Amino acid sequence: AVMVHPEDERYKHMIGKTVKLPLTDREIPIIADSYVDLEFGTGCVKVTPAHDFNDYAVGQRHNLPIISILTLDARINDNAPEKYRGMDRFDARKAVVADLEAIGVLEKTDKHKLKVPRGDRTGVVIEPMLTDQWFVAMSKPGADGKSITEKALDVVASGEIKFVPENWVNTYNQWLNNIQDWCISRQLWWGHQIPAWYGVNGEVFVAHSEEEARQQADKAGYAGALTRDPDVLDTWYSSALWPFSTLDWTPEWPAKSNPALDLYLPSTVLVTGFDIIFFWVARMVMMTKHITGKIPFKHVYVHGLIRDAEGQKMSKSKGNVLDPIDLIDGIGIEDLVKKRTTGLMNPKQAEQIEKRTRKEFPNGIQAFGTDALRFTFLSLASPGRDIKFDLSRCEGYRNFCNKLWNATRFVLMNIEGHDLALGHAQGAGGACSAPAGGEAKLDFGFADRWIVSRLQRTEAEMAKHFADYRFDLLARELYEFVWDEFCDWYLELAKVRMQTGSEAEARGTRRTLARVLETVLRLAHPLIPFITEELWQVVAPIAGRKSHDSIMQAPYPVAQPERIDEASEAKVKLLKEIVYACRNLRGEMNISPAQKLPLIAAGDAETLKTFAPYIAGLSKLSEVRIVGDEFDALAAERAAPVAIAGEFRVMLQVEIDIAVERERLAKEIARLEGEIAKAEAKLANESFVARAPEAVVAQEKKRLADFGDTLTRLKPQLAKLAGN
RNA sequence: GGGUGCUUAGCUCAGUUGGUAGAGCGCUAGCCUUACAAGCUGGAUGUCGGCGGUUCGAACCCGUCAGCACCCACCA
Repeated sequence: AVMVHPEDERYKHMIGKTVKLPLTDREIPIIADSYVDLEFGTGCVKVTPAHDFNDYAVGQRHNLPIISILTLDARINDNAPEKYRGMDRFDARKAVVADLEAIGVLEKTDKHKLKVPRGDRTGVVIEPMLTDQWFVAMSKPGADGKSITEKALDVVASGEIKFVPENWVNTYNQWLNNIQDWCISRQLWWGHQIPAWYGVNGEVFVAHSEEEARQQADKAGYAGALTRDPDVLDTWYSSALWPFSTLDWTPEWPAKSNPALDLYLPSTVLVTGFDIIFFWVARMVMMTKHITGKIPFKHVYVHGLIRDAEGQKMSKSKGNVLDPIDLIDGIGIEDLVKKRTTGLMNPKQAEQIEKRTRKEFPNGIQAFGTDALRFTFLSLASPGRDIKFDLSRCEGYRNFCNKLWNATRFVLMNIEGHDLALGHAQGAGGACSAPAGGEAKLDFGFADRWIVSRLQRTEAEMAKHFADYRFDLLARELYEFVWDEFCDWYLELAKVRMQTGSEAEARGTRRTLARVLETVLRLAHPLIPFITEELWQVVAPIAGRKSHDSIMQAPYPVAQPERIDEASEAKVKLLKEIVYACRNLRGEMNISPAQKLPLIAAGDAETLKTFAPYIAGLSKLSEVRIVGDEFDALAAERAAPVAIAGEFRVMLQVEIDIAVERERLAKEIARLEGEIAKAEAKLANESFVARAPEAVVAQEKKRLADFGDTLTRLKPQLAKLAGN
């Protein structure tokens, strides 16, 4: 047909008439369709439903005949005038233009830019054309009145299948709601051959086997030859069957089943990238639901894609691919360049790739190890986000693995060959069981109870993050527990206790070291499997926990809420504050870490007495002198710098630069006054007090009181210094 | 054209019912302190993309603008 716009005044009177197509004897109709662009060219366009997607749609709307003029090798077929038959499509186009000109009907030719689809491999222009293919009806209601698309939408809408993160449901729904019938036949060699046999007159028999097809043919009264369709199924069709075809599913199911099928249909989680939600996830849901009546899996965990440092998708032609093996084992720059520049589709890119690679990795890539790489990916796996791969993050997590290794060395040094009193029960709340009349075998202190308590919280948090698929938070929880709590604090506290404590105390500490570390290794094992297995093999027997051959078989730690000890946690929190205050003083005063100084401390004497060895050990002090009311006098006399932690006050006994100290105090006072002003303003605001939750107001009041408290202790200090 | 994300310290990123802005790396001062210099201790660093709104209170909720990224495209 020739098509014009229905509102086009130039051609309105011609709609419904026919025109004679030059070069053929065909008469074709003039039709009106708003698809036409009035402004473009003459405003008239020739419609060829057999060879253009848009024209095909127009043809459907207007009931146009569909005349294919191409052969499968892109030559002109017998539907065209004799002259053009057998000609290549490009030659034919030129011939048509020349012939139109020759008979005087060509007005002019214009250059026009358009997008044409090209084959991926050959770069040849693709011509749309109609062929017979097999389709799966996506929207046709089945026996239960629902189409397979509807069923796939239903199981997600009902929550039977959950996406993580949830927003991928939109992508899934969007696609299914706009789905077309699925073309499943492919003209390839590899794949499942389509189970359809054809008779010589176009009869079609779909069957499980040729024998069955034969039977069908006989029944239909066809006795001629049968030829099987040479096409194969779309790879995604075969893949869609994966959830049950891999489990030896048979049509006799559920009468005939097997343990694996019973256990894994549905499976718990499918882990995949978002680029495959349409191709695979949706189709597994459709086919599994349709054929077995069950969902294929309960959760779909959708992770991001790993991109290069600039956020570019990794690809061979860009030469920005990072091979995980190279991050694990390391690779020299020459090998890396070679790897990135061989086997390129376009060898011209080699030079640029080499240049960029040498710039980004002047010394190649160092070896980070499997665990470090794995931990890095976990840490970067925040949901709904692609990963820009950052080598320095990998380095940081490699250091974490190292830290765990070194911490284990320290623990082993202190427990190997020592008595951990493993035969003695630990008892509730960490109390020790003392034999009647004898000395306690084990004595656990507040530090032991604190780290055990923190361990329970960490286990609980990690369990939650596992359940939520928050691997980034999971990794961070472990990292912080191991580094910030266990290594930075508990190991240091343990050193002090093992040196200064009684035999029972030392035993309690060693046992805690061994047991906490052994638990940490099991806790960390799914994240960093190799290093934990290696260390566990040595630690577990000493800790009396070698229950299995491999850490893989050992039970995963489960939090015991009854071992959470708020009192010990509060104690360590206070101790940390005091230690920070001391270290801070040292730092502010520029005191060398090598120099050991006496500390003068005031506050609850009993607490300070307990803390003294720890404060001394962790702040590099020669002694801790506990004083009472004379603190102020001593401070004034020495003009020593004072720091405040809660109700406790500490000062270092050191010659100081008064001007520097005055400045330090003034700075701190100014900061506190700022905070006080902010808190006061907030509390003066009537609507804040009236409308904010009680807890928030109370918290604000406490902050104000604490700041005020500290301020009243610091101010006299400054005044005294000013007096000197 | 339709859709989905993202924008927080120099870099890579957390920040989950709105309530004192965080981590790693980098930077900086000082340390071979008997597990670890791939480490330890101290320090500096942010008008949370712009504007407007809701709220006692906004990185977070709503609107809008800007920039970036990706997906789908006969079908939206």
